[in-house]
Amino acid sequence: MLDKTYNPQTIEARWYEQWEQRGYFQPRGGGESYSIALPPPNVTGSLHMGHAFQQTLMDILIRYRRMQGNDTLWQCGTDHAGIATQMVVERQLEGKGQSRYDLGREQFIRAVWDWKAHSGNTITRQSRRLGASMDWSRERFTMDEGLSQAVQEVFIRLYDEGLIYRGKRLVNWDPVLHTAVSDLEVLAEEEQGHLWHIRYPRTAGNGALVVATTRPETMLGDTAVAVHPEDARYRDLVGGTVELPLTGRSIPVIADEHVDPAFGTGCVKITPAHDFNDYAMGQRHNLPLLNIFTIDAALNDNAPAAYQGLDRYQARRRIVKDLEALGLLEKVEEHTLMAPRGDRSGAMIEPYLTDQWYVQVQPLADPAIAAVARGDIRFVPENWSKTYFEWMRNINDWCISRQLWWGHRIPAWYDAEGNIYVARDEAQVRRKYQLAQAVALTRDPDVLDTWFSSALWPFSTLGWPQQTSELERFYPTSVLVTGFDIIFFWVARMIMMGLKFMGDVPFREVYVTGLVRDSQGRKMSKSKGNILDPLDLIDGIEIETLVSKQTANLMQPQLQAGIEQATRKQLPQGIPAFGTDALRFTFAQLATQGRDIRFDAGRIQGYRNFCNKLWNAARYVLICVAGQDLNVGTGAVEYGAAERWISSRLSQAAQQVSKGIAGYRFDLAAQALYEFTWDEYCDWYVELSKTVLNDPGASVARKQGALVTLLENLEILLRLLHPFIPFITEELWQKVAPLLGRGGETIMLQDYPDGQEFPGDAAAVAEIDWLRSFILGVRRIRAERDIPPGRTLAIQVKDGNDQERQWLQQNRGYIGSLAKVSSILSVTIEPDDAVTALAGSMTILVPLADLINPAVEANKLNNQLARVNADRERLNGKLQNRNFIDKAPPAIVQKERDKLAELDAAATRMTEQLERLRRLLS
RNA sequence: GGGUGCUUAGCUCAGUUGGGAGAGCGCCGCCCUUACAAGGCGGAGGUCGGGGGUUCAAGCCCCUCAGCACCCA
Repeated sequence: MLDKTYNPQTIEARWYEQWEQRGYFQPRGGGESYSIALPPPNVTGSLHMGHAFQQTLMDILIRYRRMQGNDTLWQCGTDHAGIATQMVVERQLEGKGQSRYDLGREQFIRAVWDWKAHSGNTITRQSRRLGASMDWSRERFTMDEGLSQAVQEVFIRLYDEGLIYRGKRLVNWDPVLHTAVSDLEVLAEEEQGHLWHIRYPRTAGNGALVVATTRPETMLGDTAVAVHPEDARYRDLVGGTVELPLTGRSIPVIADEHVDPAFGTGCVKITPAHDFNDYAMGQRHNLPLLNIFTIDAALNDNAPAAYQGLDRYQARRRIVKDLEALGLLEKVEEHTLMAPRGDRSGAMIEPYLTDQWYVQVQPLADPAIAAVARGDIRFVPENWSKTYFEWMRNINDWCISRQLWWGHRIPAWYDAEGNIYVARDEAQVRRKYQLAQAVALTRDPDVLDTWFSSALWPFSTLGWPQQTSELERFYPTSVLVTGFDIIFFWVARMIMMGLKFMGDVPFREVYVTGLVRDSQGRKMSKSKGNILDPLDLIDGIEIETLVSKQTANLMQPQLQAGIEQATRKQLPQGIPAFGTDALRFTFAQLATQGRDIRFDAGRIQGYRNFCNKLWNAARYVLICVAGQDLNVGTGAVEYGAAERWISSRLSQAAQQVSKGIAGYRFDLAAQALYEFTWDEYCDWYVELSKTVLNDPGASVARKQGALVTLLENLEILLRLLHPFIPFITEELWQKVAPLLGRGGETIMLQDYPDGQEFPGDAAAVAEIDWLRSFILGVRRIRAERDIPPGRTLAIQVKDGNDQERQWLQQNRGYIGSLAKVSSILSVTIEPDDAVTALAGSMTILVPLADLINPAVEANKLNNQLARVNADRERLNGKLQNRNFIDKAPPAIVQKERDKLAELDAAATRMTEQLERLRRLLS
């Protein structure tokens, strides 16, 4: 027999390994194909709430389709994450007092592979704990041999077509990592800084122009000062020159419409080599580019000797001091600026002039825009397509080279003259370009942006450039599930590459999930100390362990005390072990359309309780059938209205679930399952069945009917729930299904209920709905009058139509046990001392001579009557409005008429009752 | 500056051709009724951000104002 309390730990431990070992996660070969490519998490990563959330949703889709009989593939793997991984390994070396240069390139790369072998599978282990049914036998890594071939192939083909080129341009330079990064890897953060106003003396005549800058050190690279052409203050100066302090250089004053005359003094210093706007201005005016920084963002030999070698911030202090000494510093203001920082290193990004490789994006973007516009790819929710279009229409060329060691090395070679040759390897270069052996070639040292290989993921994982059967079967994938934060990084680029190299979109639909935030809507981050680890929600964590985890390895140790305090306040007991199923169900419930998701640890408890409820319902059913000979399919079975009702409702719930999943409304699907399980199956049908099963007078066939209904509904319900809560459903199904002769190795591969298991039965639904309102009426009277639950009641009924009288006859047993009613007397005259309720048009009367206070009753009744009268007035007004009668659909008008009639009858009854109470009072 | 959303019960949120304001949690009362106290039964609580318009009818459609959030520059 099942334990009394649901214990996720023991259940969840036993199933996953079996599923995986028996190969249930692999495609089975038959049926329509359905595939999802997992967004490959960084190999350095561990499973955070966002991963857990998205993987849960993907797993629901995959398990659902698998049960429906689709040939299902969930392609998984990890990303080599160039910068992140290189940093992890470099930090390890640092611990040993070494740098990557000590090892050399080859050795270092070997060290990275070593690291991956030992530590690179954290996240895949965690995905398994989540129950994710990915096909691990097909796991890929973006640096795998096959995927690397795909990367090479794409690079070479794009280069040969002229879509990849090498260029010298201003890029985002990370002076800590010594590499270029793409626009997307730069985060603009608001920071408090200063605005320095500096005098540039006029070369001819007296006076000076005052320029305002947030970066005084870059003045050493200035090659002009710009003003707006319409700016009357400076019109005369345009074409002249000013003296650039500290340098002994003179620079021109130019006019350009892009200068904002209202900002600062209206004069802008122009540093074409170290600012993107200035670069563009420099291009327009043919200004020289003067690079004053080294790759570390220290001042180079182009700076005056006094500043050479200084770091940019040291230089800033020196320059400000020197300007002040010269009397050239007009003033300094507080200023809030948007500071560009590298998303990996956190370093201030420096616009820097370098040679880099670029993808010319427009020719790839145009078909990608068209594909979405045509509907070949559908965004869910639909409005994300707007964001996509907006970005794609303003897209810039993509800088794809990185000055790192870990990654796909660019297949390009140079000769002594700097000519470029692109092919798979050096031998092929010589063949392709017919180069003699005597020509010395050196390979480009750079590697490709990690996202370059990620962009190929949907087809490189399936074997491309080989034409494999997997490609044939599973490309395009069915849906991409991802957060909007990587629409630009990844989604758009996959679409471009898929169309270019496969001639078809990489996925039919993109389901964009919200981002998981904390209970107050803040982003989860280490420095806020508000990170919830999904594994902690599953396994539980002691408060002390949690505190030390939140405060370990902080970048800013001064935050420690605050984080500790907040953690202890938020989760004073730590986190109990809720189990995977509860976490998954919570995610499903939270998956509303498009908006950010606030994860409140309190909420998961409710869904753990839900699992417990399901557990106990199964326990009840198993207790009931224990030792019974069910004769499923052979013995005489009689189904009452209650049986037909619950079965009918189950089918409706199944339809709602399928509808929900089809529309990616996991919240609605989960809601339908929750309500059916708890509010209908447990709260009503299980209770109703007890009446029959405990009734010595009930026929064997009736009892069989109840038992079979309990079992069948439960068994179907478990299958319905399985994609959401796979562990508990497998555990219970193994015990329940065999009783119906429906055993099997696993619930995972059973048919998913399609909502046609039972016929809809409107008559049974009407009857049981009425029965429920009857029982609720008695219960309400009982609760309102504080009648002890143990006390049985003798009640009376009055009025009601023929149908209701028949229902009453048929359901006396249920009313007796569920409303604790000992007798029901039909009367035509209402007693004065009765409290009443309504079930349809039937009045329920509970005579309570010794319990009621007529004055209190009259008061309550008066309030009710007032409410009813207010409604009647409103309805009357509506029905007397000719416009409403004429223009509203007849069905609506009739509905309002019926409602009014009902209210009129209720008002009449209440008035009569008030009369009787008044008689009692006088 | 450009773009996209959001504002419904104390909290978190549903509410999909415009026609009865809902759920979970929290709160209040009663109850250890042999599946479940991680439970049962009952209850209170909302001028659907403000204003205007369209309509017989608006939480839902249109306009406008206010507040909040995010993305891009």
